[in-house]
Amino acid sequence: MTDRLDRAFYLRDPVAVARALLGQRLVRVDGGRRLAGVVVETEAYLGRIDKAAHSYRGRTARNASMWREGGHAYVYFIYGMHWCVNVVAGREHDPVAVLIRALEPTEGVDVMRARRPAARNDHDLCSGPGKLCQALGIDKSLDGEDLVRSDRLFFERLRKRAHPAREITVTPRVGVAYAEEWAAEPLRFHLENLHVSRRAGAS
DNA sequence: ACGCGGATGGCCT
DNA sequence: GGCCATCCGCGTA
Repeated sequence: MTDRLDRAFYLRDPVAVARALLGQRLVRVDGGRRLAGVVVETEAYLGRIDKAAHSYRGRTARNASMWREGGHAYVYFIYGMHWCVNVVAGREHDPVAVLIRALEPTEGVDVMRARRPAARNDHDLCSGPGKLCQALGIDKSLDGEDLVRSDRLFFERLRKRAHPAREITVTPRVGVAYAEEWAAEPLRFHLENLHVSRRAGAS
């Protein structure tokens, strides 16, 4: 019997949450079906001090979910065609979050394949933040969702404690070259797993 | 195995 | 008007 990650899990700093989410299961219930995968790659965004964070320049209609209490979803639209999903961390009014960058698919893989015709193999189904949202059917309708209470999107606990540090590879975040001194900060975390995003394989 | 550019649209200045 | 926390396919080797 699997239990869901509870509120206390999320009420921590985003680096701790980003590390602890590795190895946990993300579940999307869509059309009565469970679509799920194990988190293998995350990035932490540190809020008002972090030039790479969407919340750096303050609150807008788009990023308002980042100010909610830890355990809510922040879903945004980017490059005119892709959705990306974040897990809000920390306390209410502290706009810090964790971007989910890759999953190892475990349930509903047939549905994911149908939704991701461009994927040449199962390693490409959820190996990027836009890809996993396409595979799981995550879009604006899930922005602001409470992951502790929702029956559409939530995390199930597979591990009681975070992976030991030696099992987690740490690198700079992807796609934030504009963020000056924050671009090189080691805030991307991944397991050595075939399903991590492509730019991950470089190291 | 790279690298590059096009797709495509909402949001902020 | 310009910028994006991206993805994909095509080009060269």
